[in-house]
Order: sequence, then structure tokens, then C-alpha cells
Amino acid sequence: MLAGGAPIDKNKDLTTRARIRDAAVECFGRHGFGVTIRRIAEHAGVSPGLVIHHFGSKQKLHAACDDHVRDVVAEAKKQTLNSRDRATFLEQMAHADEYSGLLAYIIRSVQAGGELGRHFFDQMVADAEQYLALGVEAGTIRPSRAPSARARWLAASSLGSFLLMHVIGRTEPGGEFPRNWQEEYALPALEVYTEGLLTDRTMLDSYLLYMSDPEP
Amino acid sequence: MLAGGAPIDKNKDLTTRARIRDAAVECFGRHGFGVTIRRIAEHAGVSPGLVIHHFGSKQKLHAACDDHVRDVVAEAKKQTLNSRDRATFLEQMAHADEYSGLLAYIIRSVQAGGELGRHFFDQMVADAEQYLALGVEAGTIRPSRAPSARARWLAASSLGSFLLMHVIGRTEPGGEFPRNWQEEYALPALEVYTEGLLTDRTMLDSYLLYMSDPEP
DNA sequence: GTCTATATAATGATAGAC
DNA sequence: GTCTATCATTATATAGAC
Repeated sequence: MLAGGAPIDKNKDLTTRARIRDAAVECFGRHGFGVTIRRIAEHAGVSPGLVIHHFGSKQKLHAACDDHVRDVVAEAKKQTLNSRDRATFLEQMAHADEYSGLLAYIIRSVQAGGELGRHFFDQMVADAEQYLALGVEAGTIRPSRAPSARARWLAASSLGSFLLMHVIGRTEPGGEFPRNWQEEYALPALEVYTEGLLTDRTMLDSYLLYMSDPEP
Repeated sequence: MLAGGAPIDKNKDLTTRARIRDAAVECFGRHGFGVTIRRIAEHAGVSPGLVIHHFGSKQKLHAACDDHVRDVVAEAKKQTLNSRDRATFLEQMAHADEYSGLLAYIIRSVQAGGELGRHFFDQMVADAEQYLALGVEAGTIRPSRAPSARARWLAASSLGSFLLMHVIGRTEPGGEFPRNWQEEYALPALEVYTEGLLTDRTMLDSYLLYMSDPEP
């Protein structure tokens, strides 16, 4: 659960524009950005024309959804600042049912290469770098010769495998996501992160040697 | 370069059906599966009607492309059986220009959650498991408490980050892919794989303890 | 086998009544 | 603000000439 996160009251005291926007976020997240305006309108309980009336075009509706999701996530993160485990914000959202719709939308945005997805990835990289630096300072994380690159690599591996499991792990759009995902991967991840994968240092050392002197 | 891989002669002694199919593979890979039949036909130098005449529908054309790519990849892998570094087949393809079109198609299939993408991922997992087992036997790879899960986790991280970089790392569909990708990530990957990420074993040990006795 | 012309369906967006 | 009706565009797929 997200610490301190206020539950989202569904369809309570919302303007029609906000209800349409929320319906769009859910439809986009569930079926992808190819979903029709008619379907969004149906899900919001309004006519297709009203959707356009409020947002002008499908593209502007998409942009409005991006803005809203970005704001909600930023607010949620603010409320978890005092909580530990900021690096696993992704997994926290995955378990908080109130945010499952938002997470689906973000994943769709990453999948489609949208602006919000890019922004979310950049945020993850920045968070990872800060979190890793704190760990190094505290003595729990090993120092790196390239801290920024390591943060970026870890974030890409984490978000990338998450995206892959979502994209490949279900047959029907909107299907269920394997809940035992992190259970299955907790052990191998912990193994590699504590014991490594290779038995000796020859590959790393020869790489470092090559980088320090390109002509052997 | 792929060892022993014969170069693909473009537009040489191909039936019209094959030329259309190759054009479709390239268009699907470059612009995604939403690309129109008109565009594919234009790229193949034929009329849109002829595309349908040969394949019946867009869906069947898609399926035919999947089959063809799967066959070509299987053949290419057969020819690299005697080569080392089978686990990095993905990176090998990325550097072999003759296969760049195929790789783009595969990435698109993974991105779209297509059947071919799923098959490709399963293949990667199987290859990784076999390759890791050989490494363990040879003493270069550390043994794991869950070899299958580790292979799946490594494959998901590898293919997932690869997908993420492709999907997020370019603004325009068909844009250029960052060539310094593996250069940037070689060092942090080698670091983590040889030295690990955590300084002590408490997280791993407590996880193992928890799994052996769920009620503390 | 290949093309042109067209049927059919779906979608984003508009116009105007209420 | 909201709806119904409709337009204009686009895409798949068909039909038939050559």
C-alpha cells in the first residue's frame, strides 16, 4: 500500500469533464490508445459528441489524460517521501488497487513511446540514482565506477522487464496480469544482486583494461 | 556479424508474393502493424488489390510475415550453433545490418504482444537456461537456487530493456536507434554481474529464511 | 497475375436542436 | 451542457476488366 495515500473516491463530486477524462484514462490503459472515442463516451455514460465538445479532439484528450496522470503520480510520490523503499515505487503502485488504472495507463504510454512514458522513465532513473547514492553512502550498496550509467541500466532493466511482462504476459488486451510475477523473480534478483552472476573478474578486468588503453 | 550467415540478396529471383511479403515485413517493422496496405503495396511496387489477392486479408499477411521471420531466424540460429556467444544472439542481430529489418519486425511484434514476440521471448529463455547451465558446469557462472527462474529473469531484463530503449529512445517511428546503447551499459552490467549490487547477504538470507519457514 | 474502380465499414469531427 | 444526426476521411476488402 502507498503510505498516506488517500483513496480515490470514484465518480464522486466530479464534473462531467473530469468523469470523461477518468473514463478515457481507464479505456486507454485497458485497450491502448487506439480505442475509439465512442467507446470512451459509452464508458463515461455520455455521447461521443460531448467528448469532443469538452476536449476538442482525441489528441487533446490524450494530452489531458497525460497531464492528469502525471499530476496524480507526482502527488502520490510526494506523500510517500517520508516512506522508505522509494526505488520500488513501481511495485508499490502495482499492489495498490486504487492506482492500478493509472499504472495501466502509464504502461500503455511507455509501450506506445509516448511523452508521459518517457517522463516516467526519466523519473525512475533519477530516483534510482539518488536511492543508489544514499545506499552507497550508508554502506549497503556497492559503489560503482559509473553511477549514472548503473542507475540508468537498473531502471531500464526494471521498467523494461515490467513492460515486457505486461505486454507479453496476456493474450487479450485488458487481460489479467500474473500476480506471482515478483514472487517468481525475487529469488534470482536477490541472488544476482548479492552474489553476482560470474565466478571470476576476468571479463570486468579486461573491459576496464581495454577502456583505459584502447590499443593493446 | 553472424558467423556463416549468407547475405540476403534483395529482390533477386523472388516471386511477387515474396516481394510483397518482404515489403510488408519491412513496413511493419518500420512503422508498426497499423501501417496501411496501401503503403505496403506502394513499397512493393504493386497495387493494393494485389496484396489482398495474394494473402486474402491484412491479418493473413501479418501471419505470413510472422511465419517467414520465424523461419529465417531459426535458419540463422542453426548456422550460428557452432559459434560461441549464443546468449547474445539479440545483440548479434542488432549489429548485422542484413538482419536489421528482421530485428525491427521482431521488436514490433514483442511491443504489440504478438504471437511471434511471445515465441521469441520463450526461445530466449530456453537459450539462456541452456547457456547458463553450460556456464555453471564450466565453472564460469555461479550456480543458482532456481536456475529456470534466473534464466527467465535475465531474459526478461535483457529483452525488456532492449524493447524499452527501442520504444522510448526515438521520437519518430522508424527513427535511428542509439548506437552507443551497449557501450553505455557494458560497464554497469559487468559490475553487477561480477561484484553484485549489495554489500551484505542479509536481504537474501532473510528471504531464504522466510521461504523455508513462512511463519517466523 | 495484375490493375482500376468501387462497395462497405469504421472513425474523428462538425452542426444544430433542445 | 448535452444530445442526435450527419459529414468527411480513411481503410479493408471485393468485382470485374485486361
